[in-house]
Amino acid sequence: MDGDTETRRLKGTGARFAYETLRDEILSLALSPGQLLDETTFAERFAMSRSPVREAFIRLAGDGLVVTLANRSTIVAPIDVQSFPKYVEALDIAQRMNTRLAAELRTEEDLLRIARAQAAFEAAVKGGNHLNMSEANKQFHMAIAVAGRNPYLSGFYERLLDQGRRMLHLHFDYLERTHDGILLTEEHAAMLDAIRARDVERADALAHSHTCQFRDNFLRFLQENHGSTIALGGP
Amino acid sequence: MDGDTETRRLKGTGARFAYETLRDEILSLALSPGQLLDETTFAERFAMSRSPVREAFIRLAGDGLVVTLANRSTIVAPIDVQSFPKYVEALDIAQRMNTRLAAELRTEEDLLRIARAQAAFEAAVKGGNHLNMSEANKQFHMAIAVAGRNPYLSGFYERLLDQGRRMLHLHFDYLERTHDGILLTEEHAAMLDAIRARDVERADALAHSHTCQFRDNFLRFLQENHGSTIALGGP
DNA sequence: AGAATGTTCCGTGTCGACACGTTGCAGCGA
DNA sequence: TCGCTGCAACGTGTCGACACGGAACATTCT
Repeated sequence: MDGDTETRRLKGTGARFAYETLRDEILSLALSPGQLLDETTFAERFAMSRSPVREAFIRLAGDGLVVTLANRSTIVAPIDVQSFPKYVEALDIAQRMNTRLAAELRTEEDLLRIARAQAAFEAAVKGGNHLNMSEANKQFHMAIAVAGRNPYLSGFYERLLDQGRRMLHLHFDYLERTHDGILLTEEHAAMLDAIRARDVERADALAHSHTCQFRDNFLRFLQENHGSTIALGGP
Repeated sequence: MDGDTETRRLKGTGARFAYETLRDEILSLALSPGQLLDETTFAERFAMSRSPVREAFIRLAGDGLVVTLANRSTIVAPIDVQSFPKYVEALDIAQRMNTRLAAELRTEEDLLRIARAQAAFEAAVKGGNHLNMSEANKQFHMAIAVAGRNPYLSGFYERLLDQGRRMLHLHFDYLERTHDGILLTEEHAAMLDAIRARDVERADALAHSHTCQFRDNFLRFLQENHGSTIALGGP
């Protein structure tokens, strides 16, 4: 407890706070793709100086979540529908590779962690909060990636999963109207089974079909919403 | 030519200059792994304030080239020999995937660009400057990756290639004593041939053996220098 | 002598201020 | 009316300064 209305932030937490907050808001589409972000505004909003906000922007740019226009301003990275096939192509590779490795190298402890992440995901689905759901989904897949024991591949995978969270949020409503989330949890359970059984080929196939599932859902969503122009931040 | 002893930098170039300079020095091992980098020192060296230096550090941390110890200082990222197999595993996948895609999707213009990059690499080898050589080698592989038309995969590949440049520099002398660089250029030429012929499987195989070549050379180098403890920045 | 404690120094994290570049608008000329 | 030029406002890039936190050192106690 302290005198200020707002909790006084300890040294070194300002930039982290700005980074994580902005990151969450970008991934959940609270900040829409293409939106202008100016340092001064967010500095005021976070009640801090421009320095930590600026640091957050730089790190987000490194993550590919914002784009910095030199000497002008930075914008939330647009979601380029054109390059969606390329994204899926990369995600498929990353997902399959990490899941294969997990099936091969997983320990009992890994299985426990993955199962816990799966349970957390199911709980998040029941909870209905979209940000929690996409976060839990990412954590499930990252638990698998960690079991794959390759930090380079899991880092790449994590980057793609984060990008994917924005697309997930874009059609969460659609998903809930059509399927009811059960599908995802079932596929997750099947993947965990294959990893537990050390069945590399089955894990690979499941990872692949999981990607296809995501792709098809997203494309169906896009087709249905054809005409109703969604703001994706394109030029 | 201008009045000042040092060229006056235009606005917005300070951070870029610091970033690129530091990056080059890290990749060429002029800054050794584990070395302490303090903002003040480099600010003085570059004749600028701490802000642009700080920005460069943040971006380098995003690239995985430096590690920031909270509230203390940042160090050049150590080269972890332990994780070398994992690195090679990831590099192999990235290299094969990008080269496969290039063989499938390359245009005539891509072939020209790759050939030019190959010529530049040969010139750099003749020149003998290590930094130029590793840079040209990376550019050759990136020219292939660009032909693969997947920015996500080529971005991942680029990151790995940059990491690899440090290891290349570590055993450049060894390479020049044993082989004489000809090997690399021959393998590059073979890869270009396979890509030109749209022979996906041959391109894949060449990419794989190219990775193995690198791995074996580096491991042989490590064995020979066993005992003479090389500073890798480990704890 | 060894360990715990207080102190000093150093570097980062953050701040407010200034200057340059960019952009949009207004005024001028054709 | 349309295009060019000058002006003003806005936001970033950079700067110098201050405060907090950690680390090494000196000091004191057992």
